[in-house]
Amino acid sequence: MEPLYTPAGVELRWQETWEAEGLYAAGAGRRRDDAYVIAVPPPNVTGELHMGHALNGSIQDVLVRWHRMRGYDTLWQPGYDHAGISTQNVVEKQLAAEGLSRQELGREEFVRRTWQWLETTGRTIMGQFRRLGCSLDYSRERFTMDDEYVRAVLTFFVRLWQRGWIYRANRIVNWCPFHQTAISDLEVVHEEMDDTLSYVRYPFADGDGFLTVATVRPATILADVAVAVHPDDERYRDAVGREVVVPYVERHVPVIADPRVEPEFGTGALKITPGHDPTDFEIGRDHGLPEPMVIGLDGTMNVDAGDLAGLSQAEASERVLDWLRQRDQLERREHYRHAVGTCERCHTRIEPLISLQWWCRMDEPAAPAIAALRERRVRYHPESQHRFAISSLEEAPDWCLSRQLWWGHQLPIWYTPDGETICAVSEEAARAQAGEGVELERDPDVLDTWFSSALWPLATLGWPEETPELRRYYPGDVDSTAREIIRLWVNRMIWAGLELLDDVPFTDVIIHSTVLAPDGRRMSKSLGTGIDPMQPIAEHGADATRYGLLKISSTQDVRFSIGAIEEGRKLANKLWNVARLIFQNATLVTPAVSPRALEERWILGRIDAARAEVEDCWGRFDFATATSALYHVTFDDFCDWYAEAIKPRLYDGDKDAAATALAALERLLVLLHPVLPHVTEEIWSQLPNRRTRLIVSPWLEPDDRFAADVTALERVREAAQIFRRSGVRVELGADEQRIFAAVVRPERSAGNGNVDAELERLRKEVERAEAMLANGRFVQNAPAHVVEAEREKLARYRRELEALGGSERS
RNA sequence: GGGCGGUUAGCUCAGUUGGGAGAGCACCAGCUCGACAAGCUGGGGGUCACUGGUUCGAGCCCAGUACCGCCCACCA
Repeated sequence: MEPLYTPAGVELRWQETWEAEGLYAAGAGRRRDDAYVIAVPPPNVTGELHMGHALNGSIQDVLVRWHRMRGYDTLWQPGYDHAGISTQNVVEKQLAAEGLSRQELGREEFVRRTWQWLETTGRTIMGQFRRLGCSLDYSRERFTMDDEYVRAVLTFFVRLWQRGWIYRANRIVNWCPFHQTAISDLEVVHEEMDDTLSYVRYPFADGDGFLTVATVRPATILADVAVAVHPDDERYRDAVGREVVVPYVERHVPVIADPRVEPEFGTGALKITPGHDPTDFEIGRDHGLPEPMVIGLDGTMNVDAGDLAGLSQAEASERVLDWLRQRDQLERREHYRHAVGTCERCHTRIEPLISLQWWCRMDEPAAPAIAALRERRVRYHPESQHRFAISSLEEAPDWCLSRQLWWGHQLPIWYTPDGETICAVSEEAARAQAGEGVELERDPDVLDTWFSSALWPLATLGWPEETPELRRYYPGDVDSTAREIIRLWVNRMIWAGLELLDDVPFTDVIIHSTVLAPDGRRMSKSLGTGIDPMQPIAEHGADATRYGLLKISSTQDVRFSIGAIEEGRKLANKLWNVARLIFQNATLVTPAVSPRALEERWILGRIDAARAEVEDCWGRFDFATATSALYHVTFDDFCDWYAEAIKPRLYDGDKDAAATALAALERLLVLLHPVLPHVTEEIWSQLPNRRTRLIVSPWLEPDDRFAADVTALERVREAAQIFRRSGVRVELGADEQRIFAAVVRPERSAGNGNVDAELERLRKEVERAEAMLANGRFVQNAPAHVVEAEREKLARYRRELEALGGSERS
């Protein structure tokens, strides 16, 4: 064994071995019948591992490994999301590089190309999860475009159709002119942009005066159908009910009153353009106004824009502004910075426009999910996210399901020549419904990517078939994911599970920390602040990276810190070396828990205490505290105290000490394995009586036999502290003296020799404690255990003072 | 604009019913002995963002202020 632990080779070897031996698979190491199930949030098939994935993988792997060792039948199922827009975007870009468009290729060929691309280039993340040591059951990888999965998606759609929740409607949607599709509100990202606000005069139709309206998009004036003011706005009291003339098109439109107008903004008068603005659309519907559109699906002016047809919006805006200037109807223009909606994939400015789309109602479907959350049948962690999840469901707007894309699940909707709409799981089924010889045309749209994601926990287990997997592993236990997809994904899985199987898909949702760049900004490719997790894995090892990420995962937003990962590497190295010490001195000895000496009983008690603490933390999904506890039990207790204490006996060839040391090391390895799987398995493999791999070895059972000895050793630690600071030796029992001699080595170091400083410190402590206990209000009001603790402290300080030969007052 | 979180040592962060301010890294000093110099031991270093309040006692509870961040959002 080398003195310096080098993770790379060791980690790869174990990753391959574990998977090849089938130890990642569901059922491995199982000793009880309970199942423990986590479905990995399916990453985009086009994506690569980022820091959030790495943290989330570490969290889930700790839980899975812990449960596997506790004997559960664990299923941690991996897979990919087809990522509709995202994937189509990638392939389209590739086509563009070849001078092709998807339209030239045709739908069938485009989809074939996409599959082909996925075969060669996609699906890289699972390899990266393997490198992180994630014990996913890779043999069960699923893809949202697998045949079985597609069937599940269509079945789900038909089910919602039968419930009467799906409808088709002309509504305003977020239209991406680049992708030529509707996208949901949640796929729109707002970006700050510089813009110009134009103040435009709308003359009253009766020729008497005008209203001034502020707009950032003069081209949309052509589609104005009204001007609205706030009902309580005194300035416009007389204007309501009159008509104004829309510039350029010179159409007469009414002035209406609506509370959604913000009197403080601009002039307090809002032009109403239902075809191109979401707020205006709502106002228009409520007032029964027409909904003309002058911007087409490609973002340019359409045929209804008259002589401006075919122009870009910018050109059209200039023409409108010229028209206004000539007639002195352009009051002024001012710089204006505001947030503009853009497509999250291509960052093209979103065009709000009206189009015919398929929708799913959310009010009724969401109700059981809201109830489940209220009743805590599903719990979000932390609690603040639980409240957020409930309010998100309560406020959920109807879901726009259709996308005008080619990559995805095509809607199971067919139209007959006489206008009938048929919803069925397959063309055969649709044909059966339509009757003999009726021509059917399938709706070309595909479903929103998140529609299939909502089914992840069930469809990966074979739903809608009654598979053995579904029976055994549904409902699952935990979902761990990022904050921003609570609404997109987690809430929808809950309602889909309740709708289809009448049960929640999991009981706990972990919303993990967001890992920010070291400077506190978000990690993003565009900002150049991203850090590839494969980098610290290569440099410090997967164990160290897991440890570091878990250690910093305490708050909502954490800054990435390489220092935490380096600490993990230090820990792995320390463990490696202490194992080397024990192995070198324990040849031909088998592990046995037969502690005779105090330090042996102590370390066994300490490891058990750490086990209890760590289990408590993991049970509460507090990974940062658990990590810290593991560090201290390994470094401080096992290495710096226990190993030092037994060294002399090991060197003397004491077989009992060696046997117990091996046993204690074994127990420590078990405890550390979920966080540091590789280095622990590597050391484990060198233990003399190893029967199984550590990954499937039994977890530690509670063992309170040595609990009392944990406190007994504290006396030696106290004595060591006093000696090191002052050079004075405190009276100790025989066993304690032996440990003291081994750990402190008084013959080599005389301590700092600063008796006076130590006396001073202790006198201050005594004074403080005496003052507290002399305070009648403290003694009366403080809880009894606090007062008692104070008395004990006073007694201890007096004892230590006496041991140093000092009195309370100098 | 709304929601959530943060502000504690030079840096990154703990601090669990309110009861003597902590860890890791960095720094200084000593050890440098047959696991490990990626080691051991000790040490210096903090108005716990600010202002008020409750309390015998506040980093912790309450009210407010100021910064920072994340998420969400249809003020043209």
